[in-house]
Amino acid sequence: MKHSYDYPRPALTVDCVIFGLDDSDLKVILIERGIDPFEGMWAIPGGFVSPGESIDDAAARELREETGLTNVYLEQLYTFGAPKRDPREHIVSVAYYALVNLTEHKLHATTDARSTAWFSINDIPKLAFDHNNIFEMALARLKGKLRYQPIGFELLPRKFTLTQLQKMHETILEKPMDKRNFRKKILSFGFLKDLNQIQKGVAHRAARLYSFDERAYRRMQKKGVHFEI
Amino acid sequence: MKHSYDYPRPALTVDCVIFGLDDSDLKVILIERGIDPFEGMWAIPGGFVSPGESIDDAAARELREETGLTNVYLEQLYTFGAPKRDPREHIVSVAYYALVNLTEHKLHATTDARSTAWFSINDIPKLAFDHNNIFEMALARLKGKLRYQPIGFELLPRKFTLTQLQKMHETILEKPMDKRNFRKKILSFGFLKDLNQIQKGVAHRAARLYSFDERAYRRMQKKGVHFEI
DNA sequence: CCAAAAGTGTTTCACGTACACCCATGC
DNA sequence: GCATGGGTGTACGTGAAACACTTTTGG
Repeated sequence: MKHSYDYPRPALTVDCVIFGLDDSDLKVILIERGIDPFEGMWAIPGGFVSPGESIDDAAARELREETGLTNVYLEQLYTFGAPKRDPREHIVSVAYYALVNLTEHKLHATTDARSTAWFSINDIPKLAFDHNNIFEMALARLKGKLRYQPIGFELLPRKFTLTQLQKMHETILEKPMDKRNFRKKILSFGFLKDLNQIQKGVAHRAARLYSFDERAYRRMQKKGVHFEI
Repeated sequence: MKHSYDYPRPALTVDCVIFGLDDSDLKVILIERGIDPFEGMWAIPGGFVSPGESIDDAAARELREETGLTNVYLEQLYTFGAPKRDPREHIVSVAYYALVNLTEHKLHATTDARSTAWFSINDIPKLAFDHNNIFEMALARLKGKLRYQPIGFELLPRKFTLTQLQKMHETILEKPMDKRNFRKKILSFGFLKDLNQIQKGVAHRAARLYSFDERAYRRMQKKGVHFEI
């Protein structure tokens, strides 16, 4: 069945850069393309937007299909609309990025024939389409936003230690931080809840566990307090 | 003539929030709609994207049609894709915002039948579609970015005084600043070029004129210096 | 000479940064 | 008892913020 319109339209897709933190290594999901164009190359997961489906929903659907996850952090990144970005025809793509926590969720093995894999962000191959651009922009956004928005917690387990939190910042921002200063600062914001629990099964002194207190964060926000690490 | 595709597609438009600074008053261009839906209401200028036209070009075209201007600051803002945002059908809109300098450019009187007007941002009526959302997001982006990116100069004449620069910041950020501290800080960055010229025809002591030195700014950027007002 | 805006330094306080040692636990 | 990471305080310097008067010019 054909679908007809009075004027021609570009096609519309969403692409979703899915970040995960795996024991202090930042990774993204890539998919090996099984069909032309760019058959055999790796690409960021994505798909077409259906009329009647919001683009946010389309991105969430894409994420669910790749990971089985719902309710994860998902944010629109940028829209890529150069006419030649897809060799077949003009396809405009709205890119999103997602932050998932690899340690708590067992991810689906992908069910269809395509092969899917996590790649360390330091080891990204040449990708199909303009997907290297999309990836670079997603990473830049993550780095930029991490410093003044509490999005990093999305990459960690719900209960985490201050050392895990610091390692995450160091990994993503690619610079070492001073342990005492980091703790002083992050605790001073008041949005970390001390759970009065400690790690179990570690071969050294067990660390205290914290969680992100969204309530407290919102209260801080409303007072107009500017948080920055 | 009809255009047919194997799968249905949402339509794609660009909308362009055009900001101008008029003697310390921040304004945007709105257009009165002549046709349904929302006939008679004000809206942000926009139009459909043709296949083969990049979305950036479509936004630039829209801007040119409304103002006659090219080569002005234009940045992609966000893509709005809720299926019900247009009552007719699913229309996805990529929003942009532009910064133009009202004092140097005489703007076209609009040539077609639609009426076009500058509205002060403190006096925006209820707009068609979800355009109030788009406007609010554009304003928030402008406010946020002004503090750490040299975009404010786009709103001023090429040669400006430090007082004009300060007033612009005060207007957009909606808070008063200390004259001495402002000057000390902005000059310390080193990206303002003292033109060794002074104002003419003012009924008081004439101020020195400066221009934004993009070269110097890029040099500063490359050294990794973080600028913030 | 008066009105109006330009231009200019110093003090104070908060916060960022640098830095080293003892503690608890499992093996 | 030893290896491993957890946890803590202080001194110093930089930069933000507060603050008022003199200068220049046109009318």
